[in-house]
Amino acid sequence: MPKKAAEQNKKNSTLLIVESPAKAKTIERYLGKGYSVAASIGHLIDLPKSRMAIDIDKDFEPEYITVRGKAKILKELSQKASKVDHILLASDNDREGEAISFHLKSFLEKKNTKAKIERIIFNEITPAAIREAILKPLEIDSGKVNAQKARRVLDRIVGYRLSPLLWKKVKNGLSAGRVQSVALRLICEREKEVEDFTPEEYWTLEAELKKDKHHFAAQLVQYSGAKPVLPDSKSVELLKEKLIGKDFIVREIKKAEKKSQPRAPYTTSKLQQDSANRLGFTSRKTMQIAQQLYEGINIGSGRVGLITYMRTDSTRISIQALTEVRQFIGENYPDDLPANPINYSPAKRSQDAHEAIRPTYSSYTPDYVKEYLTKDQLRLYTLIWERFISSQMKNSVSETTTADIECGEALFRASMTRVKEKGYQKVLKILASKEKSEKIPELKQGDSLVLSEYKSEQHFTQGPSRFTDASIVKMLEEKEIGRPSTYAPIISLLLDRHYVSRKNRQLVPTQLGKIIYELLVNSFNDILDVNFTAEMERKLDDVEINNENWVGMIQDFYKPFNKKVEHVMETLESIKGALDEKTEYVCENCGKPMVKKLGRFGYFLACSGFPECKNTKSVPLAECPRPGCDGMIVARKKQGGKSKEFYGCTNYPECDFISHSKPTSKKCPVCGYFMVEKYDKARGTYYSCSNHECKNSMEAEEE
DNA sequence: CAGTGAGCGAGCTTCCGCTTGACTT
Repeated sequence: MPKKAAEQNKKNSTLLIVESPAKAKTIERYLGKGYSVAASIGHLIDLPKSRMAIDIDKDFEPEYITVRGKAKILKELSQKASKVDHILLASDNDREGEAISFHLKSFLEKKNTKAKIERIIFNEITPAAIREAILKPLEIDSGKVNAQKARRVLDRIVGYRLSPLLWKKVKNGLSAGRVQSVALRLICEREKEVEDFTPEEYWTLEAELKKDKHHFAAQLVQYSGAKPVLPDSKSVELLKEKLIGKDFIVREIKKAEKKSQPRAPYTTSKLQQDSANRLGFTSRKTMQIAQQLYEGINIGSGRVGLITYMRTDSTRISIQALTEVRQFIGENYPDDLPANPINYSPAKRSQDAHEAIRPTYSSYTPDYVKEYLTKDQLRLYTLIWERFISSQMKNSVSETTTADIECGEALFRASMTRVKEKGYQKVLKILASKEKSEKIPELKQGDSLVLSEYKSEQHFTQGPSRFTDASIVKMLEEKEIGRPSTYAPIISLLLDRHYVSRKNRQLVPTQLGKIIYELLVNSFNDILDVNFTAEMERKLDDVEINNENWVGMIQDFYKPFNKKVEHVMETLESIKGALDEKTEYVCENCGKPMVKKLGRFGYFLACSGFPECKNTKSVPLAECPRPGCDGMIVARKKQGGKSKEFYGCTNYPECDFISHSKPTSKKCPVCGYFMVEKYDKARGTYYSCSNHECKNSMEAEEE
């Protein structure tokens, strides 16, 4: 480029900085000449990882440094900044985004950037919203910046004081924090409830009845005007005897119309919940795939971002998207287009920096994009597409017919649901409800019915369920603990630390997890309180909105906290010994029992005679089923570390037996090989034989 | 879809919240 032209370019040129590179690309397309767009890729300036870096005596002044690996980005940004005369800081419209803008501004000013630096805010990536924001530049909101600083400092203090406490009292390398420790608490306390629950037997009775040639089933719902009590099979027989010779007469027919409303478009939390429940994805997998859809897929004509940003707490959608989806519905489901757009009230306390998660274009139906997506991408995209389109369609209407049928003292009830207007449910396939309804014939009051047979069934009362990815995320969101960007990482962290393990999709605390929970809850009940974060948020609001002093807020917290930490450090006895789990295994070198220990690479068996005997081995999960092989099956990882586990024989390379699914203690009743745990959406968790020739599989019984 | 295969023993670790890649410490 000739020098003159470059000079020309510099004038009136503007650099706009956002957080996400994908967002930057989109905005660049919208803005065109005179603008360049760059991304910070998250935070650039933060506390160092290696030490506390907070000066307690100096009003908790944090010592900020360039985040590891981000120096290059900062350098590039300041180079770009030197070539323009106007900079627009357009990081997200929330606390963290404000802090990013603040740090960027300080940095650029230090670099003697001559350009005018302003902050702009938009909550959706549409040309109109961005142009409007550019016309209304703002100052950086120091209330928000201070609130973020307070949040950051508090989390640093909690995490970097509690973790070393655990190193000293329990084990090196452990961690605790405002968010992870409460999540652990929830899982541990739920586990207690599960353990304490005793299932009780009860029975239900169903009468199969006949009117003319039509058979249908009616459930016993009352006896002598009260809920029937059927604790065992004997009581069922007794009740049936009492009804012998009595007629079944229709007492009442009730019809009720029920409307069901579509649900709001997805937030991160709701997407993770549905994706776990409908597709069997972990939160982590959901987010990975959503990221791919967001960054863009090559659909013939080029790379297109198929969904909006996937980390959001808002159900809001842009007017542009609303207009488009209404047009789409009008063309494809004209009867189901409501006269007016449907408004979804914003979630409580949502920071609302982004739109809801929705398809970028309604017209990219799952069918249309199918051939360009992987199976998992398509399934997740379909979920998002169905939820969004349906959110702007009419209600569905169904009619429930309930027949109350008397027989002596007993009241039986049959019901049937018929969909009158499908409404929004027309677009639901993956998200369709699974309820099925029985058919009952035309009945009227006073009709006499013929009993074909009784069907009785044994049940047990169901206790509380352990948390899954779906239910822990739901709980965290309800309690305002964590943010959309952290739900999935929280679960991963608890698993990585071996505080929690996944069994049949459920989150079960380990021995270590329980020990940590007990220690923390005994000494730091206030921080472990599920309401601690919500209270912190209220105080941050005061800092942000009422300009309250953030140092005072931290001071109030710090004094008693510090005292407590010092006290526990001095007085609590170390429980390091309690960590080793006894096992049945005996050391083949010295005959002493082996214990299960947690090492750098997970659990292993070690001789209890350590340090005299240094024997160690992998934890055997099953016997090798190969005829003539006396090896054990143990967990192994591909070289390099981080890849998924597989399960092989200790006699490798003599025996190359391998399984990809986790062995269980069950043996196949058909061939004697061990059974492995598998999962699919339709069956849930089940056991399958590890022998490829043997196709045997069976359902996993509830524990 | 194939093919995958240690050792770990008090080795300095840790927080939460933004964002995406990832190369020699």
